[in-house]
Amino acid sequence: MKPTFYITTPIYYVNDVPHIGHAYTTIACDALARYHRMKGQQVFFLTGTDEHGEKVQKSALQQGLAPRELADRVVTRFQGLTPALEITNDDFIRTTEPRHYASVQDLFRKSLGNGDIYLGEYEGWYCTPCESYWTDLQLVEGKCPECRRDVEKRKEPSFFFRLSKYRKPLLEYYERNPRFIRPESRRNEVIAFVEGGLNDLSVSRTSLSWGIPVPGHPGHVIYVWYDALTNYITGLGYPGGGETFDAFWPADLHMVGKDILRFHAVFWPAFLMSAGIAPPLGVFAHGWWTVEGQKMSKSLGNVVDPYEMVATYGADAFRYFLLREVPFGLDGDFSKKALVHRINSDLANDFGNLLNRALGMLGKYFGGAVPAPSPPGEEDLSLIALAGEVRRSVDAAMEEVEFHRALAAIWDLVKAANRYVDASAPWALARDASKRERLGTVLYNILEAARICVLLSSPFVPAAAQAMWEALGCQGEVAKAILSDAATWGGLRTGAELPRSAVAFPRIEA
RNA sequence: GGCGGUGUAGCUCAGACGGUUAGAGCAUGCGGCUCAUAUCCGCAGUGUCCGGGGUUCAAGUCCCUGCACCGCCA
Repeated sequence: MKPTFYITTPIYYVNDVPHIGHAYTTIACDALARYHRMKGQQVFFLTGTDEHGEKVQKSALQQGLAPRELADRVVTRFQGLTPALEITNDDFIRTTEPRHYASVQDLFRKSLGNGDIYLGEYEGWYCTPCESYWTDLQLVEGKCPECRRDVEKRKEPSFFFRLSKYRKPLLEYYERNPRFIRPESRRNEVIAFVEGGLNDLSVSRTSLSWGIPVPGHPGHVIYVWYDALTNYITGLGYPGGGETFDAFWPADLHMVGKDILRFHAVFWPAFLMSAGIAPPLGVFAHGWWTVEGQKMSKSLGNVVDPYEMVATYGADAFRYFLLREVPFGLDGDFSKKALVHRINSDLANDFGNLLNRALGMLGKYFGGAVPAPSPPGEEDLSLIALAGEVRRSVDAAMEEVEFHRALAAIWDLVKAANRYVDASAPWALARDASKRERLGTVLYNILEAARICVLLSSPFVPAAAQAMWEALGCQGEVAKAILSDAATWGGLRTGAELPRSAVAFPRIEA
């Protein structure tokens, strides 16, 4: 196992308002980061904001602020996701920070120095009121897609990145690293795109001022993707990063939405190759959410606000739903009905109730003190064996970034434990004094199965898992537990005094 | 228009190398338990496996073709 794990979210455009899409990407990364920590790896998890560009500049102007002042105000709505969603990022990068300027300029200089960045001329359809260039394809009936006014052909000097040169190196990289782009279907799309030939890429503008200056060329500002993508190395301290950079680069996984896969799977590795830096090891493109069957849009007014979801349902439930409802990588539909159903059925009835019914019996029959188990019988052994299998399934699923499968595997154990309760019927054993020892063993096994479920589920439902962990009399933070040790059967402490009830996931009454 | 993918129970989907009565979850119906957040457990289903050809002793599973939907590119 690799000793380190570096995972990133994209940097979010600070001018946007956080919605379910941002929350989804960040939560997915968080679950992976937490899981890898529990595998004992040293994890670096980076998220942040993209704060340059026209839209920020324009909004700032409208509000009579400097762009940086505006960014300082609105960045908090993204930074606030960390506590709200129980996110455990190790750093938060803002592209307006000095460290990022140094990083981007250094990277740029390297490619400028070796001729991969050269001065040329950018030509496009320009909308003066919007101060934006558009391509032929973007125009709507020959007009600006934003304001519908006339556009004019316009040229400006621009630095270009020699992307065309990297067609072959990229294809070879994809070939040698079949797991670089996931899921598989996306990988095929990217390969087809690159095979079709690559055009050099405009990476600077003179018509823009809110951005990082091109070193040595006043008037030129580095354009969007070159600036934005570089955050992934800035976060590790590039260019002076030393130990941190060496330990964590290349990144294990850049998590992205499917709309920005190409920038990460084509542009980014090419920029890095040019500068003599190793490309990342993985890019995963996840799907999009519709809301109540409809496309999410401001005009429809159906944008899902993560803060509101957390306030209404709690971070655990929201996180669980997003990662359980849909095979990761595919699109899904977010609906209140489906969310409430998942909460009540999976979390409250299956999982929460497993612990609660076990605690109830423990309180009633043993005064709340965990009994010592006797050697397991056959029916016990199959539950114990399943716990081991589930742990392996969860690991395989997480390595493949298949959250839904990991959760389904955990629930196999939850359900098996519930069946074990019914099959062994502790309430019947309790009526027969001669079966007291057996009763103790059964209760121990139920609680121990629950403990392993709690442990494995903690990357997904961290707050509830911690509460359940404590209810089981386990010490410390479940998030700090190491699976190789803690997931071994028998970790439940004999003699521990447990509460008579613990409702980790309240039902939601419709 | 080019390339790729998908089409299996009401819904969401599993179904390496073709081989016995096609599966899971949810939803539906019936039954059981009573420790528990009226929770849990069991049983029962239902399917022209998109249409049409073909290969084969044998095809959701391979080949051809048609249709529908989706993705990427142009």
